[in-house]
Amino acid sequence: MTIRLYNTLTRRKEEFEPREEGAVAMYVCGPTVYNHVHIGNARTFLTFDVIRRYLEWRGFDVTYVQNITDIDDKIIARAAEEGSSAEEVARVYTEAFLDAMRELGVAKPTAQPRATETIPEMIEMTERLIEREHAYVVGGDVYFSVRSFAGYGRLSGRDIEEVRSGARVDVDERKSDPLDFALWKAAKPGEPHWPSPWGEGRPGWHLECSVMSEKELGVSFDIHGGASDLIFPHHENEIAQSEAATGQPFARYWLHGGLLQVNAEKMSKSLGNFMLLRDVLDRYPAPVVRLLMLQTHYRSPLDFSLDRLDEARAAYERIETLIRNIRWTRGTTPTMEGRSEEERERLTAAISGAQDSFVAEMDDDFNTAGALGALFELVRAANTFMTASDSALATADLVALSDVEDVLVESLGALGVEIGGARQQGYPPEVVELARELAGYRGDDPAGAVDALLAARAVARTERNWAAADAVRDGLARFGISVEDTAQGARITLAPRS
RNA sequence: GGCGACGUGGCCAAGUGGUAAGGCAGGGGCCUGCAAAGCCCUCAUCCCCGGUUCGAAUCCGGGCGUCGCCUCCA
Repeated sequence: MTIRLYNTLTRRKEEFEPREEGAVAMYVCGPTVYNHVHIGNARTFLTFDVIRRYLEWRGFDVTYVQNITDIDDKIIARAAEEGSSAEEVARVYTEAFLDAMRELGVAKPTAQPRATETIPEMIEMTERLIEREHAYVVGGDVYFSVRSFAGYGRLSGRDIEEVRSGARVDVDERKSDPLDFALWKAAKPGEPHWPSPWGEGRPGWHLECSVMSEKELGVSFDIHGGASDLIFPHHENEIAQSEAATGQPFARYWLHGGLLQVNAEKMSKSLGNFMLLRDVLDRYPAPVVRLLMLQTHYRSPLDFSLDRLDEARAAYERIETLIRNIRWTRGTTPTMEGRSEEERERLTAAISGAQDSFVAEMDDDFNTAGALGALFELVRAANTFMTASDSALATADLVALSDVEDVLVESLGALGVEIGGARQQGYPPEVVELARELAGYRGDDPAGAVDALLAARAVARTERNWAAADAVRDGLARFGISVEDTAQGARITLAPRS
């Protein structure tokens, strides 16, 4: 089965055929580090992290490159505001970005070049463009001549004449055409600058992606990603620069993620309606944030809110509870009879059905929402299986349930959603006191105390002494330990965290 | 004004020609000493109008509405 993906360049879903069999070269536009990334920025990085992980899971050898723009107008402006230097601003927010990505569970790119470390290559490409008469020097600036590149506008579906008439840009008199954009900017006083054949200056924003992708991935690499607001002009300009400089096609598949919205409006720093990723992660674990994002197709807009995060948390817990229950069941004593052959077969069919659907959905332009749906269907099948009768499970039943667990953990893992992680921080020491009080416990071991409490509760229940039984359950609940009665005995669960 | 995307149950969201996945929430029931977890039932004909077709949420035309890009933007 092949993977199909939607290519912005052709506006169609296409079969994915990497230039080199079994390997994928992809480039994703990274952040400009002038502020903390917000949850909208995070969505894009998450989207491409999932695509990357899935491709790897499908057996591709993925080279994943993401730049960090650490020199730019906005960084300079921010430095002026903070009374700091551009270098310092870039350093602080680069660190913050890397931390946030780590916390979100975004896998490290194969290469993560920074603009300020790629200056010589950018100068080199600019020289190539001047040489090929696609760029010209005015004063200390160098501009790309848009009209010199025939394919301009193909990605964004724009006509050069219309771009021009609709332009709201201030026309820079030094450009020979308003459409042209800067490859190299002469430094103004007090700005960071690097030496170049055209004097001291700094690179234009669009240039770095062309240069870095060529350096790390070569020409005509496989996938170029970014959010949809980068299609024009950023990606259009990248194509123009690279193809004009090399004479070769730039990237083969262009993938663009939908924007995150708040109250049906784009989340952006300029609108001020943003929420920082770090603040969201303070309140919700990374897998929950990821699950929320993955419940919507990556190309669609996604309206973000705390309520929706709560919903995602409930959905996450549904899967987590199942996994916990399966693991607990494995510790029970198997019987000979267990579930019927028919029930077991039904579960086995549900497992392979879920696996097949998961792959089919993901292969179809990374339909994570559909893929998650398939996993939730498996969750239901497993729950049904476990509660089909009161009798204990047979060894074969436990094996089938372990398969369910494996499929869920592995499939979610392919999407970078961690689940079922160890959660053993031990019982709080206070349970010893509770056990002394309610169960006549004499030791000082918390685990032993819990055992004593459960034993006391079991006795109380057979004696129909509900007050005593509930005292144990309520007492443990105060320490975040829940007690659930099942046909196979009491199942205790330690609440997450403290 | 130009280009593009979208409009599916209370909320969110898959599905893009064969009769509506999944999640969350609500109602009813089962299980339970009570609970928890879970299961079952229940809750849509897919913005509107017209057309193509044996058949359309799915294709075409028109309308209404929302969003994005056209300026830095993930």
